[in-house]
Amino acid sequence: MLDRILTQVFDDALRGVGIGSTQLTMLALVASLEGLRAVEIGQMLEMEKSTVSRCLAVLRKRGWVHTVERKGGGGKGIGVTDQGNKVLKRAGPVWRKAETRARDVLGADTMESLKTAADSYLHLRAR
Amino acid sequence: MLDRILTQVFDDALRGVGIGSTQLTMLALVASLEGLRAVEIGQMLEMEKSTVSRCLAVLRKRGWVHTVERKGGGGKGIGVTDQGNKVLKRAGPVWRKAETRARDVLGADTMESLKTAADSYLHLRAR
DNA sequence: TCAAAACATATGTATATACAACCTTACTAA
DNA sequence: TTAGTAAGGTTGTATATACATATGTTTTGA
Repeated sequence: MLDRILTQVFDDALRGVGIGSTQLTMLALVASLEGLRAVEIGQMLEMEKSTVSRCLAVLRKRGWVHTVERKGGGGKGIGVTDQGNKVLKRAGPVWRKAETRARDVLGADTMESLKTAADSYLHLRAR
Repeated sequence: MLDRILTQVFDDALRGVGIGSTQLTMLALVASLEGLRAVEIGQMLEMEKSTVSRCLAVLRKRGWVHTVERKGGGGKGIGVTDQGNKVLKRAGPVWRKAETRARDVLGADTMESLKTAADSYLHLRAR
């Protein structure tokens, strides 16, 4: 339920940019680590490989990512296109604004707890 | 991401029962408030009405819910069938066990924060 | 009484999600 | 060298989700 509400807030805010929260998450990840393989994206975002496959298909269709050669001759990976970078640039401010809106909708306490949960999990996984 | 992991744990545990976490949530709600209308389910679970419509269609197809007359002559609503009650009974222990498993997977701190978040939100909404 | 408005439910379309099964390609062991 | 396996990716099927739109149903106002 909390996921539905939170997703709603972010997707709502991003509507004008023309990208959804899942897609933006993946696009930002690929931008930060150019040349990732699908399987790696799945590991980092805890997504099933078939889910990654289909989400990437959408990003490809929109022209935001494409296949690139990995540095060091490690075969092929995913890279962000110029179009994709433009979208990322436009989405940044909108995303930050949505965080404020999320705080209004969910309540400050709820948001704090959610952030704590996310941090806890990421620290746990890092160990 | 946390939603994916958590859903995974519960759906995984429920696989033997043959019901998913979303369906179980709805079924339990209907069982606790016999005769609910779809729109009311949507309000309580913060689900879009069309989502409720399709989820109910699945529950009907499985024979777990059906249309009933609302007490007090308030038209029609949703009720749990005998089959549905059997599923609920079987799911109970499995669900509680999955909570333990979730604690193992996500870490105790993460789970605490998530529960706090859920409580905060529900209290906020109750006001 | 009946037409308009309001409310409730369903359907078309698109994405997100996972499981199972399948296809390639790369590695590996006999 | 080749059969076998492992790894990565895609596709079939089903559900969850939401938006827009359509279809029913109920309420209301004149």
